Amino acid sequence: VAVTLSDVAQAAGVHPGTASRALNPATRARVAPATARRVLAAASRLGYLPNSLARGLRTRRSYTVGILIPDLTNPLFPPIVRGADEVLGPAGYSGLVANTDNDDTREELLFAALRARQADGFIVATARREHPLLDRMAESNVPIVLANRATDNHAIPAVVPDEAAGIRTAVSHLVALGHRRIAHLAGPQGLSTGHGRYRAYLDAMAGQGLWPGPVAFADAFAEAAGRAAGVELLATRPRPTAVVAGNDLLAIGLLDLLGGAGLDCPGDMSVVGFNDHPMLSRMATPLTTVRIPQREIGGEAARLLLDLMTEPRSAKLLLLPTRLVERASTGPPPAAP
Amino acid sequence: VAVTLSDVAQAAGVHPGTASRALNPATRARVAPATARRVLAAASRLGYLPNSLARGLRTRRSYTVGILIPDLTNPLFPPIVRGADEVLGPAGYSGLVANTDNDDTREELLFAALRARQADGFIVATARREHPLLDRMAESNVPIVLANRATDNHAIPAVVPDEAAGIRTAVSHLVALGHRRIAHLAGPQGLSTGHGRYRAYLDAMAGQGLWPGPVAFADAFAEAAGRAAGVELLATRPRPTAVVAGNDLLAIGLLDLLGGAGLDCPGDMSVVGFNDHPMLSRMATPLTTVRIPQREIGGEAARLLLDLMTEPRSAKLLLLPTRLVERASTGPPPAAP
DNA sequence: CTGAAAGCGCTTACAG
DNA sequence: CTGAAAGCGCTTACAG
Repeated sequence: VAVTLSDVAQAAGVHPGTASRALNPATRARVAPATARRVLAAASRLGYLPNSLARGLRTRRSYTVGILIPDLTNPLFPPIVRGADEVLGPAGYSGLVANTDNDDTREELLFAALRARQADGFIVATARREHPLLDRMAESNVPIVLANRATDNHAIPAVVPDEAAGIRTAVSHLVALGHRRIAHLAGPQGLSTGHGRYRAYLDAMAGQGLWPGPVAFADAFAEAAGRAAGVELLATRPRPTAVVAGNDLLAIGLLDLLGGAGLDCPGDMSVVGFNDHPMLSRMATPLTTVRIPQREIGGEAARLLLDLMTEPRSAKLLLLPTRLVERASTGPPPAAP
Repeated sequence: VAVTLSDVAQAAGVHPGTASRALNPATRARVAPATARRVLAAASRLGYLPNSLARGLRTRRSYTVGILIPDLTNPLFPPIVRGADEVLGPAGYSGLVANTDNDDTREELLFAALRARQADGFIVATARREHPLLDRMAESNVPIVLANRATDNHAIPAVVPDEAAGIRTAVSHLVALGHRRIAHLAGPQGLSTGHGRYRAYLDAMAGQGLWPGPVAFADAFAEAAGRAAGVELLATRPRPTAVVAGNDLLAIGLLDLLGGAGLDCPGDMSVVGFNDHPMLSRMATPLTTVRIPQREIGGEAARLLLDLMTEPRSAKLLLLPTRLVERASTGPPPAAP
């Protein structure tokens, strides 16, 4: 039913090999201009679409890239996926997205399925700081680039937000507003994002000549975890006047807590998030946050991967700039009692 | 470098054909149990992964499904994609997502690319009521199922929310609160969602024995379009006491307008949205809305497509139930002046 | 510049 | 129950 290369060759009165050379821009020069024209004409007349399965089998390239993310439904990831797609597409590649749901077994299965599909490389946004599966993959020389999160050993190239700079601007902003007792609502320490922001908080406080305030550790980047860990922060005396949260969902959980305790944000406590989750500006208390360039993270990861697939190079870490977005959840600290 | 079927066959001491039959559950019965065991053992020992390009070339099935959406970054679509993935995955299929950005040329290109990749079928969430490209595709016998939006001619099977029922519950809710002058902020009439909800609004008002209120038409499902069209509604005298919006973004645009005009929601005007966009419950005015089962839409579309690919059947329309989510943007109408 | 041929890794009638 | 062979639709050395 579908028209094949042979059909085109026949229509143009040439051998399939010649038709193949004429159709491929890279080899077109090796064929007589007039012949090439005839082949191209026949191809477009017949509506020829090269069968990429056959091509891939022959060339050992599927022009497919596996994209592993925890969950497409988490708004952090779609822009990363689109960013990747925007550079993969024009290069002739398609991204095949797989959701791991943070499940190791599932991740392993999805990896295998993607390898069976002959994926030429992988963009992985599911990395933990220690990630045996990824280490194994990297050792087996499959091209991989990490997005948004890195591993500790830096054996795999990664494109991540500049957590340190982001947290630094958040802390500076709070200090400029007059805050001194600044706490941290930290994310999961098994992730480079959670841990990196925690380290960055410590550094930023030191850089300001301040003692770090209380730190509470949430066990997930989620609202419920933010509430659970947030209670510790609210119980501390003297109470911190500001909190830098590991991400927006943690900050939102904390905001819930403040509401429940009859505390005002930012009147009693300022809160800053991280990532710039959609719709933040529409919240009851619009959240000040650190925006990360999600699309660029995906795009740069794809670019790096494309590089990697043509000529293997050593791992590198790409830090992308962040930007403080000031909204209504930060203000001057309450007057001393 | 990769281990092939021949490697497995050799390791098991059988012919590749036999190894193939042993490995495929559907043909396994045709091989001696002991032989099958030996082949399976060899395969798992060698870490054999069948090359799906080769298999696809031979069987003329890529086990790939193209998923066309306007934009992954619009939170309406990720749950649909995941829902589809959850039924495609276990069936051995992968979904290849393509973003059209509502651009016809781009859509045509993406379709062609997906066909070149030998996609076995398509799930399409980009349908307009009149959609020549889709009509052509359908005529060429490619299995297609529409998700969330349908075409007018019903020539292609579709899985969509039950707009009529959804709008009916929204109108009933407002009537129960005491509203009579209920307006509609309609979405684009070129889409089944925009048009269907408009028709449903008219029907629901009639069903309540009410004259339809003013209707304003937005030219996109976006906040700015909601603001633009919303001004007409606010200018109407007597002013409507409630507005049913074509979707949440239009409702949010209208909310902006109310704020700007010093009007209170729901004190001066009640507003209800459609879809149940994420984070609505956290808004300054938590929006009452009609929730659609996004995941199920994707899942059912995938199921329908799987059916369609095994045995062609006639087009059908699947309506999925919606549910009113009452929040703070609806209340009793203001006392008559 | 072009043709003839081999081969990528599978599956599947066809024999036996 | 198993083997031998053909063939899916391409690409690419190899001749000429």
